[in-house]
Amino acid sequence: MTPPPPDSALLLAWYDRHSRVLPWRGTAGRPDPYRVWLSEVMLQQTTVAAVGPRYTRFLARFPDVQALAAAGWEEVAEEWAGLGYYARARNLHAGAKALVAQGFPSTEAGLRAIPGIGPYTAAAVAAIAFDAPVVPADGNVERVAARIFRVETPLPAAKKRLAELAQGWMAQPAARARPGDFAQALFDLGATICTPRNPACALCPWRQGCAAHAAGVQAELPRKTPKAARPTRHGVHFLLADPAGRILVRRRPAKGLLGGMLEVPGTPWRAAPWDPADALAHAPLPGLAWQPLPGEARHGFTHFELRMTLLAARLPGDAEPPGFAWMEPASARAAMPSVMHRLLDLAKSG
DNA sequence: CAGGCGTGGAA
DNA sequence: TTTCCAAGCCT
Repeated sequence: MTPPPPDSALLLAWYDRHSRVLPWRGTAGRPDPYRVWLSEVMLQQTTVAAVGPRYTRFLARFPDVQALAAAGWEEVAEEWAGLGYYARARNLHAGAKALVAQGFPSTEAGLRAIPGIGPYTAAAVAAIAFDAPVVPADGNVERVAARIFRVETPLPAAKKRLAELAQGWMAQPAARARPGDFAQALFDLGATICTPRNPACALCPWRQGCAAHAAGVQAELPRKTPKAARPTRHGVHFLLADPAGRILVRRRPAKGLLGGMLEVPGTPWRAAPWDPADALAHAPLPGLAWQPLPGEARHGFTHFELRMTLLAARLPGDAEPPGFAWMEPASARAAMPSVMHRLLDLAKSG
């Protein structure tokens, strides 16, 4: 037996009773496109729990797109520090300048031209902020579609097919009447009912139309092609304090890993462990009495595992080497990505 | 297409 | 402790 097609009205009725209360969901009326855009970018590969307080804080500092466009990169970087995927912050800043110059596009195609807005975010902003009849296909929607239609092809190969199947729901009048709510209903369904592990099918408004549930294979879908193991890399970092207790910091190159963010100076991160003499060649100043601190800081990146050790020294004078800056430890920490917190914590305990 | 690109919480 | 993964994008 082929299950009947899932009814968008059933999902919307469920959403009207069970929608999550989230900071970026207004109470009534059409949401502010800037806020929708900001929330969607922050939520890229980032949990709702992590985004919540950061979204509110970001909005307090940059209340509208003009404020964000007028800000300097250092402010934006400080505000984004700890959220990860820092290209998002660089694109958001560049995008704000473009939006102030040209206005806020209301179509998928127009949004797609803004840096950092890909197929998903363009569809999400178009649907939520402008009620465009599109179904944004994020991880939640892909999972729901894979189960409803029992798609056995593994991700990411199945992405295109799953997006097409999800878009098919927009043919129903109930979905078409409320595209933004329909998209968010799918997110909530995926996040609270149709979860990756142990889906709560008994509570699902779409259970009757779910091919995976009918076959009892919901927990196995969507299939995913396995990822490669993460290699280990090693680094040695240099914590230098001046007589006032400030620490020496450096801004990383604008692109690439942690691009544009502040760091504690160090060696490159490489596969082979460093021996002390080689590492010392990368010290910010020559001829200092570096003291190794006990312990090792570890941090997991998406594609490698990092192990760092820390050398500490105190500078007698007040020289500032070119390309570096002195900062109060608390200010430096607040503006640094989490991987640098691990190093600073090493100094605290040592 | 595959890989680079962060982080913290859950199992 | 390790693995997985969360409203992806860019090259």
